[in-house]
Amino acid sequence: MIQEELKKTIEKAIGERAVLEHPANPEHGDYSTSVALVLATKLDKNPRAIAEELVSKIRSEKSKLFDRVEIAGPGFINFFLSRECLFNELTSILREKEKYGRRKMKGTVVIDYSGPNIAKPFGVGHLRSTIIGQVLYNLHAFLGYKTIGDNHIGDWGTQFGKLLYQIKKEGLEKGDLSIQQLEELYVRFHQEAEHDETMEEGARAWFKKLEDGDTEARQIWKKARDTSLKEFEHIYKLLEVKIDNTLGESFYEPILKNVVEEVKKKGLAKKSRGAWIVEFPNEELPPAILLKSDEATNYFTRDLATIQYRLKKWKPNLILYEVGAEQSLYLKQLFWTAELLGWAKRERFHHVAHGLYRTKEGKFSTRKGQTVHLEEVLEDAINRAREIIEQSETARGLPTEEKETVAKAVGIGAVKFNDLLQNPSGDIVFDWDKMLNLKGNSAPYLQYTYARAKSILRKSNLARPSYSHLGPAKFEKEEMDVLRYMYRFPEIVAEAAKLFSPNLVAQFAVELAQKYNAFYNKLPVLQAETEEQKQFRLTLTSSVAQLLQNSLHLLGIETLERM
RNA sequence: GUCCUCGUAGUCCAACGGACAGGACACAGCCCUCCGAAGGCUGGGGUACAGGUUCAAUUCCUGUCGAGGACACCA
Repeated sequence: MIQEELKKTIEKAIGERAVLEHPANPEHGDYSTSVALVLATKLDKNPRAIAEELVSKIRSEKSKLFDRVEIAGPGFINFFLSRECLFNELTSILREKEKYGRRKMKGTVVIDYSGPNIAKPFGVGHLRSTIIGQVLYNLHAFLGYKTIGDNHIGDWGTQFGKLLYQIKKEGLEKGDLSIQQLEELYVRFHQEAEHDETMEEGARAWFKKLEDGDTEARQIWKKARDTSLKEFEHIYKLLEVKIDNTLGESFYEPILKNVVEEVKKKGLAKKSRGAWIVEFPNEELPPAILLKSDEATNYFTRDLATIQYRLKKWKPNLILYEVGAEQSLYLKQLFWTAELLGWAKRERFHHVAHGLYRTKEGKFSTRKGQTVHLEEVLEDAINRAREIIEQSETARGLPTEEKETVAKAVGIGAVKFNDLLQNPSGDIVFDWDKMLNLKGNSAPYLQYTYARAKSILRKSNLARPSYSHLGPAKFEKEEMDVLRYMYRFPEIVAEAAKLFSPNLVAQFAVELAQKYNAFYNKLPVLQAETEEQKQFRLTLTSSVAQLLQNSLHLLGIETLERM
């Protein structure tokens, strides 16, 4: 990574820690450091004078990375990467291809994501966790971590009590229930429970029966679970998401008792209002319920068991929970408890909190039946892509089968990208037009840029671009803009993983595409004036295509050779 | 009530404490005798408010106002 090399070189020269960043204005160089400003304050000296001093030290290092160092503004030191350095990076991209930007980080990361609840259709609400989680997975794997994905399915708990209660009430225990029917039952339960306070208790009683092994309850539960899992498979296939493990909550049922015993034995459990709770003496955290007053478990019990299992099985350095922000407090309690139990420092857990898809009025509520079904969204996206294909000059002529492939990649890509472009932490207003946007800051924009680049490469008859020379004597501005951006990919990827921010990668891809499109529009490649220029532009085109592909691949979005 | 997020152009989003706050949508104008116009170029407009820390604040701290969320037997 250029950034690291440069940083080492500078720090060696000046004997100080220096932070490097990319100036917003390209006239300020490729990297910049404000170390002189910081030192000036510390030493109470003139920042420009310090900068002069540092620059002369840096120049004596004679690094090949940069060929110009300048002092600008109040005392920034700006570095301009050398043509050699930029070109070397270009060749690295073409040589390493899909591996460009990889690292060999040590450690194991478990990522808990997606986690839909059975007996409910997959709503847009679970979309965020699924795709953000998948990208976090991709990023960590790419950087060399041993990465384990775990789909913590919500297949246990009082919600099934509710379902069982309603099924019994309506006398539906014999038949096969579809996912839609299951959802309707759940909605009806909540509607009716508003007027009937005994229902909640009835639901708890049914869950208790389920947990105690009641045969009928188990049978109904199992059927509902199978139906749901089949439905999830369908969605994951559409989204092209594969999660290593699907260990639902019910998986931990056998060890729940031991976990509860351990918590009690370590003196952390306390009886309160009939329930067993865990208190947090050192924190301003409210207590968490370990066992309900009817001795049935709840999600806290099961999440503790999950932690115990994961620590033992995978010995992870980090467990990431890609879960909605509304669970922040709860997860804090959970992590604290794991630490109080002596299982692991709470720093080994991290909650990647995402905001919700919301309507303009507020939050979607499954209970009120306002769920937007993800499948409908995806279908709609694909349909919309199909319409655009029919209007497109190029895609219109594709064979029917390929059109379908394109429609799917474009539609699904658009939905995913709409989410991934944004920082996970904020809410996303659910807006069909924006979500299915096929232009601007979007996946189709990137896919289109990629397809055009590939088209040029196909026409060039150049199986392998030559990159043995440093290109033409003088680069055009548009060429430089691309060249001076591509090398950042490795640091962007590392940063995105570190900050759990897929949007950095998405943002990178958009900017790269924008720069390439400007280049594409202004400068001919195949009809370049000189052969040398043509070779260089092909090399550039090839590298951009490679990086777009790498970025989209990390984001879980398909690239297309033609569209 | 307590705690946690968050307030950036008409709308949706960016910006490790750094140099004139970026992009997309929408709007107006321009560019296909030339590699794919799902593209490019040009234009107008923005940091909720008040203090503080700092050489430097959209970013950190305090307060006000506004939005959302969480706070015991749902997950």
